[in-house]
Amino acid sequence: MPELPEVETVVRDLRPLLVGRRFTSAWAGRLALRKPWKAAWKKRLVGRRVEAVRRRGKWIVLELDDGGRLVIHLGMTGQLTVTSTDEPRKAHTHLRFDLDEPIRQLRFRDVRRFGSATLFPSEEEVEASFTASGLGPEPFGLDPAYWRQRMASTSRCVKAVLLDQGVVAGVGNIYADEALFEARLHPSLIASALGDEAADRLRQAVASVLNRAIEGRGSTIRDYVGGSGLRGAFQNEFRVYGCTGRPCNRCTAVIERVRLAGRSTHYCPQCQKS
DNA sequence: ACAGGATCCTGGGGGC
DNA sequence: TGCCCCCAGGATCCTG
Repeated sequence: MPELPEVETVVRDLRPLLVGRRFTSAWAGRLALRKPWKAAWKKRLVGRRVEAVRRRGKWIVLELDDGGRLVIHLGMTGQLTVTSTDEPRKAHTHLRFDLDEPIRQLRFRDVRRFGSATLFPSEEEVEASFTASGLGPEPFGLDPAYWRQRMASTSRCVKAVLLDQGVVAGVGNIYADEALFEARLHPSLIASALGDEAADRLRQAVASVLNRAIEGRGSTIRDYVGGSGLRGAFQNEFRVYGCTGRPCNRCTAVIERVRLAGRSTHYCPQCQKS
């Protein structure tokens, strides 16, 4: 689902709706998400006030006034929204938190249940968890030397490297393909074979594509909605993702699709030389 | 150590 | 209409 631009959009939408609000009740459904919801978390959440909402990679972090952190991942089909309390409950809603004035509800809905919501007792524990999982740096303002070094030191194809959250946090299948198109690099190129110039181009393309996608409020293929339920618009700007069989709008060659790193990969055979 | 594949889920769409 | 197969914005565990 949601990659960095979608998660960033959710965070920006939720911030004004959540910061300063207090949880007055918490409800969790029975079906397990990727990480099970612990019953004890309800008690610790009720009465807490949200002090900040932020993003790290594809993770959403709600900072609570007791130092606790509610950390949410949207998986493939997750939706985190603030709605009015009397809004009809949609199927596959797994978490609901009532908010104080104005009276509203924070809801987490996830059809495929690849998402997760975890309550950490402190900021330190969140950081330790991110570190333990090897979460890499944010894609904006990346150190060029770091990036070149990561490219030079792996035998994987560039597509696989872009999807590795340990190399750079937040890129997923859509924006990996779009960034490779922008950098005019074939997705199956071996990363260590990139020269410095190509590596720099890719680093800049990643940031550029992600920033433009944020401006478009992310991409809605099917399930994704922002924090207030609105769809994204960047799917209309795709140059290669989901464009298989259509002419490249740069050179008119037909966009192709292959499977790489276990994921569908779209590219222009003319613009992106192997 | 590292790279690639399988796995967790549900639902939509295409072909027959 | 129904069935079967493939596909999907991701992360993690297992294998070779």
